[in-house]
Amino acid sequence: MTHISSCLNKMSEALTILKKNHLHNTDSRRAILEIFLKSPSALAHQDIEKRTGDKFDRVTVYRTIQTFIDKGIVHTIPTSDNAVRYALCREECSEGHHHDDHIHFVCERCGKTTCLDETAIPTIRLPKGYETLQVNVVVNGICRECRA
Amino acid sequence: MTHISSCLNKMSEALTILKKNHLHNTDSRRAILEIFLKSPSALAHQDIEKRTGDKFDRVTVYRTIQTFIDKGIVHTIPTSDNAVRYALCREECSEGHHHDDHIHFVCERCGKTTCLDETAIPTIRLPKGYETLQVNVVVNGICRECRA
DNA sequence: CTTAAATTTGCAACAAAGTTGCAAAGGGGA
DNA sequence: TCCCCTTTGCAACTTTGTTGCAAATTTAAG
Repeated sequence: MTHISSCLNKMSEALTILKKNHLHNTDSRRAILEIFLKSPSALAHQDIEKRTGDKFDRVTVYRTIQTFIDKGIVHTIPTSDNAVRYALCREECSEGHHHDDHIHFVCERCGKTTCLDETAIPTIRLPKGYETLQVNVVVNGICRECRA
Repeated sequence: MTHISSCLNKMSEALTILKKNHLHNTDSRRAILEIFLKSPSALAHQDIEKRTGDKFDRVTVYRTIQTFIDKGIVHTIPTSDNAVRYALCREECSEGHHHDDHIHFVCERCGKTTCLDETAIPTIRLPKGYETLQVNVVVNGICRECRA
């Protein structure tokens, strides 16, 4: 793969995702998807608003994120601070059905939230009578970069 | 233990907790603690406001919950919906240091969040370089009551 | 019981976050 | 290109959370 073609591929990755999910190709959706694609860590709503500047209305950002969640393009990461983070889903996610079986890590020092895709969630044995649908694991600690 | 004494004990449980934590015995603190003591499931801020009615100012509720968190009387349960839940800590928690090593369960049907104190959190092996400080596990599913 | 010091509360005003309805603009297939 | 349907921006509003300050309350001491 040449440099140019890889660059073109990258340019259209957002578009590909939109197409695959039967979403209209609009400025806001492409821009916000690009932001997710470029970001190594999960983003809070506020992060996205900051990065889009005043290019789009606040309402549009809300609705775009909601659309992405509904389509299974991004997933939410629970938090204890009323500032849910969002991150891109891997291919296995489809509309209305998230397979979010990896661990999320929140660094206490730099504040970044990352998906540890390699680290699987251990099976959790609940008391009798409980049915598990989804398990969320969020680890707080110090990340690789901050410890180095 | 007679019925009466157990009843009296219950009446003063909130007071005991306040005393133990060197907090002034005020109406709002006692009332909000009672609410927690009586509730089998975790409470969102809104739940508490609803249950206190207009007995206290909104600001007082915010400050009371924050005080309880600071003292280690309640702990927060992360959520994916920007509505953090609060639940009483077990005795092992002390000021500024929570030992919150149990699993939280959120029922998709009744919406209740409960602490599964008996179910310990499995050890999670992170990739090299990451340091773990605290692990949060939230399981979504159907609770015992709703399945019955 | 009264008083004094410190904490806590309520109020008001504000800031931030999220929602809704609707008219105008834009996307994509015929 | 045209038309239908989706999406956007705007305005107005509701909800949620924060801050400063004066008044009320708690606790402890006389």
